Amino acid sequence: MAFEKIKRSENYSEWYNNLVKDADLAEHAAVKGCMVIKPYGYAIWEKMQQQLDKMFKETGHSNAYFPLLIPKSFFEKEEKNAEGFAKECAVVTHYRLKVDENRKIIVDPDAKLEEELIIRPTSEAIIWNTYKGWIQSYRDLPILLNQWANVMRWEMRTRLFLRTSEFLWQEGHTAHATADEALIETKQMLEVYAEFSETFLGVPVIKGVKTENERFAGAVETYCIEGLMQDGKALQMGTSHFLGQNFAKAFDVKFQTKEGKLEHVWATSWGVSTRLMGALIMAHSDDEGLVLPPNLAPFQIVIVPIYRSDEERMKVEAAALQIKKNLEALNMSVKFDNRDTHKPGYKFAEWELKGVPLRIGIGPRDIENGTVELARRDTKEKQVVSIDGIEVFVKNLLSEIQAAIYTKAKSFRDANIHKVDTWDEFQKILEEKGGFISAHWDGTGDTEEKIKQLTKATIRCIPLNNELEAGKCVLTGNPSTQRVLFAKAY
RNA sequence: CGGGGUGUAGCGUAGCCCGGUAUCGCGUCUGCUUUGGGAGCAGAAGGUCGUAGGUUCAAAUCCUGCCACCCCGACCA
Repeated sequence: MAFEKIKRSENYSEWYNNLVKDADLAEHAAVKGCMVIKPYGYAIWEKMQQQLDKMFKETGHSNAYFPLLIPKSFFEKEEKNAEGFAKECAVVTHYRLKVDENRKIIVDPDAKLEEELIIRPTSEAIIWNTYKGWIQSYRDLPILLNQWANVMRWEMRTRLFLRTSEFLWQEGHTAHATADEALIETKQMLEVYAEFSETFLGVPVIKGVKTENERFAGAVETYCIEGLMQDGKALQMGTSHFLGQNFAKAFDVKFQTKEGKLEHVWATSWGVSTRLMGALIMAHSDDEGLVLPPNLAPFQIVIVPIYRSDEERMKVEAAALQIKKNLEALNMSVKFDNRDTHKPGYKFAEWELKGVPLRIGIGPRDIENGTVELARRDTKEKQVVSIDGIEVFVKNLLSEIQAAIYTKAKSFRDANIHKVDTWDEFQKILEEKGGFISAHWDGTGDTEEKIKQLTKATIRCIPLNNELEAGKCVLTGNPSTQRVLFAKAY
């Protein structure tokens, strides 16, 4: 049979790749490292977008759009930023093609651009060049913008959703009069991301700051949320950067204060991407397929009718449609799968693969008893419930599922944070169990780098509100004031 | 970019060593029977073997170049 599947425990990567394909989320495109997001996958992404967008607006932001192409000279202005991205930029050098003697399409050598254009790997450069023209006085501040866009980073090795050459994201770029205000914005957006991840994706995250080595190129401080996937690897799910005055200085963006002084503007930027799709998939799914939290599922409920004769079919459909209507009246999204080309068993399996949180099966037996069969995707539990009052019952059950998915992921995450005090133990836990390792670190980039060389583990973050605790660096034995989180990461 | 591997129908594959225009499964299409956990039977369509060239009477098979993909490394907010 075609549905022999790779088990999660056998080969996590292959399981993930097959799942993305089988659940109809995305596939590799004909373009190097790029992906096609298919309708079902995109529907989930749209749900994420809607919710995030709402949260951005609630915190005072507006959407805008800036160009895809960035003149090379803009890009060079913030040195660290340019350096950090230089190795993975696609460059536009010509603006025309032509047909040559052999009737082949070639790049017209006469159409060479005087200045090359960079396809944005991130938009700080073009946006700060624009902000320069918008900001003169303290009255022009703050600027609180977000853009939904695609960016391109020419990655050597790609994986669907987790790292593709082109990806979709949102990037917020704000400008402020004071450092304090910018820092508050940075932290606020980190909170927005954390809340989104936990409440909607059902993925618990650890909030923290990056070490200097892992910091965004051009940032003064990078805040992040880190999630843990089911194979014990960490995933950076979102970042919020305090950019200080780096970009304002690079692009010469100054404003006049109330007191009449000229000062550089303070900046933040923050983003999450289609990588969140990867997080969603890896955090909850099982051997049967995707497990979607109700808050993000394109369909929260699927109704599968069961019948033999046409007569039965008509009765069942009428009852099913009535249930659908009642559920929709309470703002639940329902798919009625009345395809006559597949049998119920096939549909059960298919919707499980696609992660629909709740399935309602209804057949002649139910019509007679005034019941339906309810099947939960997350626990696989089935129960027979009365049609009478089913809307409220299902509505509550969906909330319960949302909570259960989060709780399960959180238990897993918490069980996989290991406190470690010796180097032997560090290597052993990393090798055998994975997960986060909470250990002392002497605070130097050298040690961090050495640990990375030796084990492939990196410092994911220094957790916010970290308890201070005197200790010794797990590698060097040098004094340390707090534990940091290490993990192998995607 | 270095090391290894792969490329045959929509998907997964056999054949390659030892040249003779291609195997099987899934899927697709038609018909009948089925429908409460991925249906059964019968029949049919679909490829010219990544690409360019070479050797040969004859190339999926041998040789060379190129391309793509996968794994390992490097790289990766």
